[in-house]
Amino acid sequence: METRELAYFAAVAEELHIGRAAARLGMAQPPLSRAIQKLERRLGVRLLERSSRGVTLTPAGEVLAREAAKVLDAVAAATARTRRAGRADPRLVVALKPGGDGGLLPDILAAYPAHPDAVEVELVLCGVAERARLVRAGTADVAFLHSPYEDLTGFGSEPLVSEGSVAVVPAGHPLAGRERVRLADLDAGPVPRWPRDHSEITDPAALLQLVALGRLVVVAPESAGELVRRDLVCVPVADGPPTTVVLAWPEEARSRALAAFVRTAAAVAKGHGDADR
Amino acid sequence: METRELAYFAAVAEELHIGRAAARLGMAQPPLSRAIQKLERRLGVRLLERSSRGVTLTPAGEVLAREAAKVLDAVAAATARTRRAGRADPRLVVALKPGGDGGLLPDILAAYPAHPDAVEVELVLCGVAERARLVRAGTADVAFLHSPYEDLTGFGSEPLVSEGSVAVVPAGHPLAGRERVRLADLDAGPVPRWPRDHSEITDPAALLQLVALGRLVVVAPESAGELVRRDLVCVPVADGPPTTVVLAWPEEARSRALAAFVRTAAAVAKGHGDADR
DNA sequence: CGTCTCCATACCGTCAGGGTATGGGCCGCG
DNA sequence: CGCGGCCCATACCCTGACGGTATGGAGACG
Repeated sequence: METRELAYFAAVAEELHIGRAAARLGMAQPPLSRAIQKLERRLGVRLLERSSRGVTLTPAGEVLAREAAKVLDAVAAATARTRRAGRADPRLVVALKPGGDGGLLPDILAAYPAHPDAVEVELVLCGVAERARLVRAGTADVAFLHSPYEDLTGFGSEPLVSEGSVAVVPAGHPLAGRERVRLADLDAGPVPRWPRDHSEITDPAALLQLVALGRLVVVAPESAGELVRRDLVCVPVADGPPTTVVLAWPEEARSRALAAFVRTAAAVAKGHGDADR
Repeated sequence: METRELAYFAAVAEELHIGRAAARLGMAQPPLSRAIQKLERRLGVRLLERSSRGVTLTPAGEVLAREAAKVLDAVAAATARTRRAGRADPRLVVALKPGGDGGLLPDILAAYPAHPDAVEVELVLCGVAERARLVRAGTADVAFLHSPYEDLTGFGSEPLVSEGSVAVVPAGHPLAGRERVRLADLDAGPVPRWPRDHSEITDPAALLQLVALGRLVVVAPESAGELVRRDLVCVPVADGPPTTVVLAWPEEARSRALAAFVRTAAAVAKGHGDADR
């Protein structure tokens, strides 16, 4: 099975329409039809149920769609990792979202170069959903993720720091002066609470704008509270979900530079934890 | 990058000799040379260091060799899983080595069909190293593995039962009559102890033959002791490593039939544990 | 019942990939 | 020091796989 065929099938499985899939692949419809038929013949399995309204996946087709996605991911990762390994200067690419490092990154970056296996560190700031994807795709070596909000399957990981939650409210909000609040206090008001409600919004600026307008209350990890606008106030949430900042890398990674980074980060986190006590 | 090219590169990376790799691939040397060059051009990276004695891998080549193996595994798994999903009768393929089920399998097989998501179960009896490979390759859906002896990375897993170790010795052995022994007792004798020594031997019959000849002492999980020949004796090892029989499946598996099997197995294991108390 | 939509088939051209022949560098040996 | 052998690269040719265009046929819908 060639990757080209798998990419074809993946497109068809997404579009459920051979013509549209062909257009997306930049090719004509007949060769795509034939390519899928050929796949079916070679596998000895029907993958598509054809009708005059489009196509649907058979159970085997569903399986192949999932497997094909994995293969294509692996191929993309192979390309990216090989390219990066071929660059003259070895680098460690670290993906994080702004404020997503639990405040540890400055100390980590300061301590890391002292390690004998250390290499240049490149930081990639990206959105929430991007980070895990970059690591899976081989574009980044390691990412700061938030457990349990993000899926760690397929990653090796090292928990760094745990922290509580704060509620972000406008400065004039009735709860703004409180020492701490409970989730029930937030829900007593008329305003929806993110991420329970409207979790489809992921842009921080947009979220905070809604908070400033009094249309939303946001519950977020403490460290994210450092980044909010001056017209907003953070109040600790007593029963808020605890969040752990974890370092995550591809499970099979064997790079010494990466291992050194993880160990440095763990040591720095331990130091911070001790200092907090 | 096509899978064909990755297979080519994988062969070259293993042989470190383009001519031999070509022979193994059933093709002539020049097209293989060109295929690798093309890969290098497309990736913009040198993969091989050529000399008149053969080739060696550059660092980028090492990376690609690992990544290519992963891709090829994923492709093989995709083929196997799709083919199996296309078969008329859905089946759950369970891989285990003889005696590797901790004695739970009969009860699991008895209880499983009652579950609404249950399907036919096919058992594949195989060697020690085979089991994990079969699951990774998509030939089996789930395997009984022994933790911590086997690598569970990339697998979802459910621990079933833990058990102690026994030493397997000939009937006439000085320790054969003891109630229990310690590892130090075994090492006091002149005979090497498996798996610490000679762990390259994996065939059970061969191992037991060596035990019978007084050339080896084997430390194994209790349940494996059921299977030894009548001329051998099992003595509990007080400080032997505890072994856990775990059920392992591909992390991303989503089949209902598999989930039902795992849940049934966990329930049966819990029942056994209670009964033991 | 006509028409539209969508997939399959027929037929054709092109180029990628594989084969054979041969060249060129490096090493080892006489 | 020169010769031969080993191994990879280049040159050249050919086949067939893959993609394109044209068209057929089956089901859905008005």
